Amino acid sequence: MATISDVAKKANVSKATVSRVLNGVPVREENRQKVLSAIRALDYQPNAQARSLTLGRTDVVGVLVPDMDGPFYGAILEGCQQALWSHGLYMIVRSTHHVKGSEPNLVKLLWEKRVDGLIIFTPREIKEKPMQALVKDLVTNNFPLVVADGELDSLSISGVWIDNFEGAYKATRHLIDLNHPNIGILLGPEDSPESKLRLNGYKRALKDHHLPVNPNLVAIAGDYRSESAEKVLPQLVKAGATAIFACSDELAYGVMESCKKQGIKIPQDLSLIGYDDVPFARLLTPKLTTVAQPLTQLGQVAAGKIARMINGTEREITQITLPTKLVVRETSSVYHG
Amino acid sequence: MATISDVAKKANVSKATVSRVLNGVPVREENRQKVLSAIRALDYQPNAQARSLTLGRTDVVGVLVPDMDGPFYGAILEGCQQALWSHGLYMIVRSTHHVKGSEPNLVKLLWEKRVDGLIIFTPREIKEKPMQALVKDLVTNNFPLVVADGELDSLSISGVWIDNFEGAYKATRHLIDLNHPNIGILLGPEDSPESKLRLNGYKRALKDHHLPVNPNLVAIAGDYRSESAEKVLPQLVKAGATAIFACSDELAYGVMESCKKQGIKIPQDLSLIGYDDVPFARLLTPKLTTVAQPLTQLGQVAAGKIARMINGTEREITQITLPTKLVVRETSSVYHG
DNA sequence: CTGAAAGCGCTAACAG
DNA sequence: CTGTTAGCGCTTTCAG
Repeated sequence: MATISDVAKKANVSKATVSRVLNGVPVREENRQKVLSAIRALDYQPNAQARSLTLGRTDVVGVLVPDMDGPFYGAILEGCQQALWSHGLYMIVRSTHHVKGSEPNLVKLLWEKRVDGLIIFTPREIKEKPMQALVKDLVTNNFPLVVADGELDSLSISGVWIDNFEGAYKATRHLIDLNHPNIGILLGPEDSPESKLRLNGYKRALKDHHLPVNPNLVAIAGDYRSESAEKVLPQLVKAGATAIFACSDELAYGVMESCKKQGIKIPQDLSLIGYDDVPFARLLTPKLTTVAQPLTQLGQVAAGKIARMINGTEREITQITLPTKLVVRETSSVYHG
Repeated sequence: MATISDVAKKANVSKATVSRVLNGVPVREENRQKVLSAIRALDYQPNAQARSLTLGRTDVVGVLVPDMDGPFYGAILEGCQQALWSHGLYMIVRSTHHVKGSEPNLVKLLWEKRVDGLIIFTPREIKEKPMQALVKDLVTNNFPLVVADGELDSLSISGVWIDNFEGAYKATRHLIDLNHPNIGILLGPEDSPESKLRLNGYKRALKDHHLPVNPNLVAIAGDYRSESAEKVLPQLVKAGATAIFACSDELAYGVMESCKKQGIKIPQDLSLIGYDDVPFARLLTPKLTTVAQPLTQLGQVAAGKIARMINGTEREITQITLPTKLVVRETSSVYHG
C-alpha cells in the first residue's frame, strides 16, 4: 500500500506538496502533474485513518436502530444513507436488536469509534435513565446528535418526528368526511407517546367536527400484532362502530381477518383505516386505506441535520415534525345511514 | 477529550503502562489501579483512529448492498450486523440504490476508508467488467472479501449463496407430491443466474419423478413485479397448468389477483407456490405457500466468514450454499383428477 | 509556491 | 514489570 511519502519520492517533491494537490491547495502546475501521475502509477489511496487522526474528524456518523429487518428501519436507513453520502459522510450502523438497556453501551462504543455525529432511532429507550444521562452528556459537550422519533421531555436535543397527532387527525377526518357516525380507534401499546398523540389527534378531529367522543369506541390492543386486534375487536363492534381507525396496518389486518370470520363485510359493513402503509397494505383484499409515514424522508431529514451540524453550517437545535400522507384505497367507504 | 498522556500523567506512569492496562498486558496491580482510577476520573476513551493507524486495522467492515428498504437486504444486514458485532467488528453500509455502475467507485471509497474487509451483496453488478477487475485486484492482494449471491464465474472468491436450484426443486417436488400432473413455472428475469438455476431445479424435479417437461408450461415474466405475472398467466392456463411455481411472492400475488378476476379458485382450481416468503405471504388470502430464503442467515454466514478471514482464523476460499425452506400454507393442495 | 519539521494518539520494540 | 523512543500516514505551521 503506497503512502504519501512514496508518492512524494516518486514525484520528486515533498510530502507537503503531495498533500496540497490532494487537498486542492494551489501548486505549480508542473508539480501538480508530476504528483498526479505518481499517484496513478502507484495506485495511491490516502489513508483515511491517518487523515482522521490529524484532522480530528472521521467523516463517519453512527446510526443506532432497534432493528433492520421489519418494514420500518430499512427505509429509514436508506434515507439516512442517501443524505449522508451526499455530504461525503459514511454510516456505521448498529442495531440493538430490541435488547433493552443496550443503548448506552452501544452509544459509548460508537462514540469511542470517534464518529463525527450520532443519530439515535430508538424511541423507547431514549427516556430511560442511563440513556438520558449519556445524551445529556453528549449534548453539553455539544456533540452532533439527532434523536429521531423519541420522547425528549425537556431535553434540548435536535429531533425529528413523524407527526402522530396529525396522522391520526387525518385518518379520523377521512372517516368523518365519509359520514361515519361511530368511529372507533384501535390503539397499540397503552402508554406509548405515539399512542397518546394519536388518541389526541383522533379526539380532536371528532371535536372539531362536533362529534362526541365515546369512550367505548376507544380500544387498546396493547401492542401492534394482528392477534391483539382480534381480541379487542368485539368491544368496538359492540359499541356500534361503523368505522375503525387501527393504529397500525398489522392491527388493521387483524380486524380484517376477524371480520372475515364473523361475516362482517369491509367496507360495506365497516370502514377501516390502518397506519404505516407497509408494503402489504396494498396487497390485502380489499386493499387497505391507511396513513403513510414518510420513513425515507425521516432518515434523510435526520441525516441532513446531522451533516449540517457536523460541517458547522447549522448549530441551532431544531425539532422538526414531518407530516403523514393519507392513502385512500378500498377499505374505507361512505356510510349510508 | 482526554488522551493517553493525560491518563499517564495523572496516574504517574508512562503512556506505555497505560496502554498495557488498556490491552490487558500484565502490570503491577498497584499501578493498574492508579491507571484505572485515572481513566475513570478523566472519563478517558481511547481514540480508535490513532489505534487504527498504529495497528493497521480498523475493525470495520464495509458492506455494499443494492438497497435497504425492500424486504430483502434489511434482514440480510441485520444478520451481518449481529455476526460482525460478535467478533467486535463494526459495519459501514453503503447502498448503491440500484444505480448501475456505481459499485467500483463505492468499493474504492470503502477501501480507502481502510475497512478490514468487504462484503458485496450486489449480485447483478458483480460480473460487469470494471467490477471484475476491481475484485480480482482485491483478491490478488488477498484482501478479505466475500461476495454474496453473486455470479462468480471462474473467479476464486469466497462466496455465499442461497441455493436456487434446491429451492426450485423443493417447490416443484411439493407440487408433484400433491399429485399435480401439469406443473408450470413462472420465471422472473429471463437471463439471470437465479432464473436459470431455478429452471434447472424445476426440470430436474420433474425428471426425477418421471414427469415430462412441457415447454409451454415454462413462462417468463421478465421481472418480479406482480403486473408482469398477470400478463403471462394466460399462457400457463392455456397450457393446462394445474399448479404454478412462481419465482417470487410478488409474481405469485399477481397470479392470485389475476385468478380472482377470472374466477379461478386457488387452491381448488389451481395450486400456487411462491418464492421468498416475504412478510406479506402469510397475510394473503389464501395464505401463500412459498419457499423461504434464509436471509438473516445469509448475512450471518457472510459476516462470519469475513470475520474469520480478518482475524486470520481462516484463510481458505470457501463457497457456501445455504438451503431454503418450504413453507406450506394454503395455496397448494392435492390435485384430484 | 515549496520543503522541513512538528504533532495528532496510540502501540511496540528495546533497554533497563 | 516499566519507561523511553520511534513511528504509523497525514496535515499544517513556519521559513524560505
